[in-house]
Amino acid sequence: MDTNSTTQHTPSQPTNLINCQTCRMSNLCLPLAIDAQELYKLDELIRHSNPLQPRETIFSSGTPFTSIYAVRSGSVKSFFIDADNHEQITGFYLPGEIFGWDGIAEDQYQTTAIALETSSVCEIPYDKLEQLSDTLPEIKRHVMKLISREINSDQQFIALLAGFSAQQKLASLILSFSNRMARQKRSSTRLWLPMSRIEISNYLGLTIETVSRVFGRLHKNNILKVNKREVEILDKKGLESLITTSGN
Amino acid sequence: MDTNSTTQHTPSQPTNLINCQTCRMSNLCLPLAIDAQELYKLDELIRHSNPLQPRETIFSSGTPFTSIYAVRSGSVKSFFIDADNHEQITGFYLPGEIFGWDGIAEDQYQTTAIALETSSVCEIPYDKLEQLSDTLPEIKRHVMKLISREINSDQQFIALLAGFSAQQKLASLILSFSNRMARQKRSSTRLWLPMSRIEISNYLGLTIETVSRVFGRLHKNNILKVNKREVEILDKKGLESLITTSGN
DNA sequence: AAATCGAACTGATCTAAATCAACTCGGGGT
DNA sequence: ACCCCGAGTTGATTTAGATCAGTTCGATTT
Repeated sequence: MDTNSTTQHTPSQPTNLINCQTCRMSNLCLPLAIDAQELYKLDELIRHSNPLQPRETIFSSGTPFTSIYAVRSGSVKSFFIDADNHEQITGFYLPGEIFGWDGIAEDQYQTTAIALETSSVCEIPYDKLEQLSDTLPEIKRHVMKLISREINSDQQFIALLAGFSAQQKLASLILSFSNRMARQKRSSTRLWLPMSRIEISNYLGLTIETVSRVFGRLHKNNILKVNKREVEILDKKGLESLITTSGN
Repeated sequence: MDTNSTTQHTPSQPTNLINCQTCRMSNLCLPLAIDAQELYKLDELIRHSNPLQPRETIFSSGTPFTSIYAVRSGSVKSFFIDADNHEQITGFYLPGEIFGWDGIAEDQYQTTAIALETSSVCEIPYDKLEQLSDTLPEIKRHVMKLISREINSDQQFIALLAGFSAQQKLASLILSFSNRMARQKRSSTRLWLPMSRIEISNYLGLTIETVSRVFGRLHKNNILKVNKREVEILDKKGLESLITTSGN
């Protein structure tokens, strides 16, 4: 499109200023597995999109599967719409996290993914990724680990939904966000939740009123400082203890 | 071990009478993707175990990941034990179904898997499967689809746990079993549940009393005929309608 | 055949969370 | 500056499912 910095490996797409080499998230994301001199191969196949508007759709349930996606900035939710038109959120994704694996099985996405806020995502065409993984076994292994990790986190979440109280569910969500913020080298105590109370309650299998009341209680008990979507963790130990002990 | 049928491809392990070529489940399982003349390659790497006793462990949480497993006969449950020693079942597996993917991410199993009844499983060493998938792209693609399918069913289950009533959960479980029996070409209306009420209630995030009462109600309404672990579906349409409509 | 034991069922009561109903707060838009 | 509107909170009441407390049934032991 224009004169760009000198690359000896001419990219096959319009060059842009964004690439894996400089991405702050590359230590969490797919590039993790690859040494620097091969990273350009991955970089060439990834499409770094323009910023997405809040609520903008990344892919829709039922459409042909083409790519997996990594969150570059912002946040994403994925959800089903079931028979009686009820939405069920199945995951929230933060920078460095990868989503879209659900499309592989049936060659079409089973969920819809939308940006929760102004966000950018990297699109990784799956056929290209498959080809690349033929020549780079490290990539292949890393892809398998990422997908297995998705299974693990889904199963952890199943355990949460099946066995935990409202308070335990909410405490787990906050701690999960906190840990994931830490991985991004962002504050793990002062959080800004990208999703509404409706979305939190839907995800956790609760109502907005219950979510609001539990937040209220945690605030009153000086575990959290809660103001709408701003959450500050005041007592991390206390928060953690709520989850393990059948805690009052 | 003994003189066996003539194979031109001498297997590298003690031959046994069980193999993928003759397995009734091969149309559901890994062999699905492979044409007959290459099936022996897969067959060579699979270890067809001796029958497992009820409650026998297949792998334990925390032990090194070596293999994925396919159920050949019987049934298997997988579960976490969380911090406060509470068991949470994450899946039941029937013949033709594959489990153990959770081990890939951390190179050790995150769940424990045990046989629910006298069962046999096929052990598929993962490193061998990786090698084989290098030469047989069909295998590689099929493995990806199987693992993606596990994600899909976990996410469907998340939706079930988060949004559905006790009756809807139980109806879904019964229909899921029914459908999976049908895939095995077994009766989809007369079911024998391999798990106890405790295990059902744990899986669905309910209590045994609730499970028992809902079974009782479905029996009274002539939807099911329930006698302990024997369940007969009398009104499949009715059962299905309980799930979609916010049904009475 | 009596005693034991575990799985499942059923009844009575309780409670965590849902539901129903206001109310507050903080932007936009005109 | 006023009105709206959507997000979030808070209170009162209801309810689905949990908890507590037996009872039944069938298989196993003695």
